[in-house]
Amino acid sequence: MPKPRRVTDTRSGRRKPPPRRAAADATTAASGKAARSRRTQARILDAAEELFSYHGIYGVSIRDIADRADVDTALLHYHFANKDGIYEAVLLRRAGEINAARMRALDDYALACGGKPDVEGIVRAYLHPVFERLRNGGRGFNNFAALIALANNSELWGGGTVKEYFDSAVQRLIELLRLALPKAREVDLYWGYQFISGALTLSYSRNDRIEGLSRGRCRANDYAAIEPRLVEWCTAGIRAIGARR
Amino acid sequence: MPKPRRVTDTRSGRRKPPPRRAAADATTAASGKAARSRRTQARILDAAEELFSYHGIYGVSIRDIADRADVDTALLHYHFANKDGIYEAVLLRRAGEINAARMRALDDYALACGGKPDVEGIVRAYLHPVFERLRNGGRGFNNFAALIALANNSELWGGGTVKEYFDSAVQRLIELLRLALPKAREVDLYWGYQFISGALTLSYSRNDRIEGLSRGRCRANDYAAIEPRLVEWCTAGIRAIGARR
DNA sequence: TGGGTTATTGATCAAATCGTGAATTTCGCG
DNA sequence: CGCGAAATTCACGATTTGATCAATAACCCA
Repeated sequence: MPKPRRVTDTRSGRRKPPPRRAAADATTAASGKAARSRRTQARILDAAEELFSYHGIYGVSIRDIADRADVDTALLHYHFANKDGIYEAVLLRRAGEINAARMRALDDYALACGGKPDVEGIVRAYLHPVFERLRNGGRGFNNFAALIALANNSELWGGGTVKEYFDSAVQRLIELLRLALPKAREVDLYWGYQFISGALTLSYSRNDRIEGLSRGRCRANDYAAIEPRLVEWCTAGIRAIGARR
Repeated sequence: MPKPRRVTDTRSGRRKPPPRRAAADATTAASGKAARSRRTQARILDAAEELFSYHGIYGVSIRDIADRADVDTALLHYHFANKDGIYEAVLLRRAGEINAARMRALDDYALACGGKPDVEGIVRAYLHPVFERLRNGGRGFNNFAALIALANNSELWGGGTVKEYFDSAVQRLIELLRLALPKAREVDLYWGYQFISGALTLSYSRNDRIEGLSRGRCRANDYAAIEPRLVEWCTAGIRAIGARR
């Protein structure tokens, strides 16, 4: 049985602290030692991200990651101390960015609507950043999303602390919903968010089931089909649930 | 990296085929060798179910299960051949029952409504069996549900074949929705089911996040609060999505 | 009561896994 | 060039893991 996983623990026992500067141009083909190092770190994280998203943390060995990134296993320890460190780095690499994008989208909408937000606009603003990245963010983002889906449906899976990276945008979402539905009860809005989260999460998880169920009529990662429907779905749901007495 | 997992594979290389008769009175305190054997098998499956639901398959070792069930590891191999066999048995033990209960509930409603089903009644019938068991099915069912939530958000996790155990009730659900919403498009109903599934799944997964987000106002496993809200949510969502043109 | 079958344990193996420390390469820079 | 530091590889040890096989305990029935 694995030790309980506390992501965002202070990086425990790494001997030589590597630079870990902000990975600004990790993808650019800049030369130089630091740039090269950052590129290999990114390659390692890409490999880990993909493998974790398919098999979960405990289903992937450090060797698996090293093989796929085409480096020695010791290098993973050098850069990330241990497996938990890799997992943590995988999550942190993208968590902040997506949350910030959501914040921006919500703030933009809050401004654009002139103080009178409506449910559909809020939901759309909240959901769009993810779908945009699912479509155009490259395979890396899709792997990340699938990993989040996994983590989201189980505690102790990088659960606890990492999810808090998404909390601020959620609170902003609910704040706007309060404005749009002043009569709605607090708890109902939170439950509403829970349902949004569930449906959204399943949408980008690794789950083909709908393809078989619909006999091929729906394709699991047809995000162009999912996004508008999910917006309508959540809008109607929130309005209904917000009208509870 | 684990071998790809095909649950419901023919039980591969067990040497001595144990009886495996229908575990009718597994919980009863019946005496006799067979009954005792069935009880220990149940103890093993209970332990595996709980551990798997927290840590996932690869996060639990055969030893962990044996320790918790208070038997020798060799006994697990004797009864279930290997780890995959245990995982398979854990899922199969309850999958059929819950699907059957859903079928019954849907059929009952189909009769009761006199050929004129409405969305809310259908959704309620589909959802109720799970919530009833979540509340009164004992801790075992809750563990099972959390495990399903894990499996549902990742393929290769006992994904493929086991999920098909739930398919017939889903098809029946959609069939009834077609009656209730004759103008709705086929694909929209399937996407609707996908959203239902996502929200429901998250509801019984191991995910406390809503407690922190709502600052304690919502409790993650307050199924009495969740069920009616989820029914309203899904009803409104399906109606909205079914009205697409 | 005792022999035969089933259930269960004890001891152990080979492979895989995480992690470490020393060696080696790569690079920046004087 | 050549020195020093960072990045990367190599070789290896301790532990865990899934699995097997023989030995024992529990039970049933003749």
